[in-house]
Amino acid sequence: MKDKVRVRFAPSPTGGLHIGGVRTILFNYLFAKHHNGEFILRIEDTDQTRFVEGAEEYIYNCLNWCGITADESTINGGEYGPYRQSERKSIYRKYAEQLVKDGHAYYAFDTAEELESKRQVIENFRYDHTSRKHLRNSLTIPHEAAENLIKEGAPHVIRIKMPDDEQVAFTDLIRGDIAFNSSEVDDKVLLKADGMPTYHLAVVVDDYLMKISHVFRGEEWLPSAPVHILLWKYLGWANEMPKWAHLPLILKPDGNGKLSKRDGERFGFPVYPINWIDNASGKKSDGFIEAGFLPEGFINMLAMLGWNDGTDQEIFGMEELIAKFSLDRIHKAGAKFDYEKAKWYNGEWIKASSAKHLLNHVKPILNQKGVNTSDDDYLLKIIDMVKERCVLLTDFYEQASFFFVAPDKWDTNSVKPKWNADKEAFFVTFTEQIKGKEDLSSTELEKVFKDLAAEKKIKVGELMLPLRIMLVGGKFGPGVFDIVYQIGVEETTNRINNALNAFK
RNA sequence: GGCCCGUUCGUCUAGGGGUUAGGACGUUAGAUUUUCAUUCUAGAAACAGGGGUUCGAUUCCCCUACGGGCUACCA
Repeated sequence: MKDKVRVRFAPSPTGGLHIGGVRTILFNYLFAKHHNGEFILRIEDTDQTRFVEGAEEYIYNCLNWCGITADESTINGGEYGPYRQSERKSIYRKYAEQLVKDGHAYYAFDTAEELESKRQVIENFRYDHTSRKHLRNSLTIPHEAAENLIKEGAPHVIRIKMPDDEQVAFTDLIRGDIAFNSSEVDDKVLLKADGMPTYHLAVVVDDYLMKISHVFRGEEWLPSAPVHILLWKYLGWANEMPKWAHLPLILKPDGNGKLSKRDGERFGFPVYPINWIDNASGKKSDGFIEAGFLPEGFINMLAMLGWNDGTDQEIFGMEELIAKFSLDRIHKAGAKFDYEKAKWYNGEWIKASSAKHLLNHVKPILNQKGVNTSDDDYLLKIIDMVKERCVLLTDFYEQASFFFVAPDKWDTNSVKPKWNADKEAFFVTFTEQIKGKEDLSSTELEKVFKDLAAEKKIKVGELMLPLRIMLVGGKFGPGVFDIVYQIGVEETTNRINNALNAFK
């Protein structure tokens, strides 16, 4: 057992970072923090993925938004760096060669095309302990011939030599004891022809060198765990092998497989934390930020997808998650993603947040939609008035914009059927009565309104809705007289007059 | 196909040999709010099936079914 908890996650900068990845990172992070350990980020920039513009920054942005600190210095400043896979090439080569020397790996000269054509012809073809005897590799061709090929620079890969019929057993922190028969696993490529390692080699070498104590990753890695276990053994590091935990997957809402990056479009909800433009297709996917999520709501939702503290509590902040996180409360089964519940978490966080905290999130949304909110004190009051009716931050536009901008469209269908000259006259008189009385409170305004209604013998109920629609445009929003009070008597009068024309 | 992992309301889940199987989302009904939302109250809703073990199984074991993952010079 290592003396200190150290976990790491290796995001690949090509595909963006979708919620499955963020959740894995989150669990790594929570575990590390809970045990006062360290969290390392290693960038999985293989040759074909390294040049995606801005991809690393995107990952940092996502994590920082969530409250997990990550930036360029995380990658460059760590004591076990370099953390970019592309900068560690020679390290991987060295260990791969050592495995060959020790008889646990071999050079294979078959081209990708050759193997592909075999797959076409032979059903379920695998490069394994049986088929390797008939393929072009350093086990089948004479030693010197193989050496010469290497010297001549012939393209080759290094594959692990999986033993025949050996039980490879290990303990998963979430699933318990798991065993595989080595014959069932193929001879995975360790080092590719371009000199880059595959995940299998990289994860073992880096975890050893970076003194990683625990590996948390998605359940999809379970079948290749025996390769990694064997590598730890063959490299002579068995005593320092980290503990393994395979996290349950996040599934599609329709139960049809694991949630993938393209599912956002199909199901109509975000799957990325921040809007992401796919490099290959140029397709833009909205993120949780753009959908109006608070980082707290997002993290809370993600953490509950596969974990709970055993009580009925549903709302957790990051600090509390760190304090209460424990491995034995992670589930074994995958969880279908439920966007409705995700929104509910967010709504709870909006209601629980102070107006001050919400201001920084709400202001840009309003401004972006052309609503001028220069007076922060006023905005703060408005946020407090409407936050309980917002589930997403974007809801603040509909719920708050009429405090700043008069409606130019009215839900006249809700007014016109019962509209008449008496009511019109009522509103004209009402504006005259409140004229210049800017210091009236909302209850006083209400009293003026009701007294006048009584005098004119019109039911108050028949006047409230028209007033609301005049001020707001539709059937929503906080108490009408609170609105009148906030926007002021003069603005109220203007809006009534405008609407009176529209109702004719 | 092979190997591995899994299975409690529609969904996320608690529980765990004896419970009226609990909570949350969603949903339905009602109350409050002279709008909408919030809030509150109530309701419908689950242990995949079959064998064991046991006085007793949703809980432990086995089988089946179903779901998922992997089976690339991707991660």
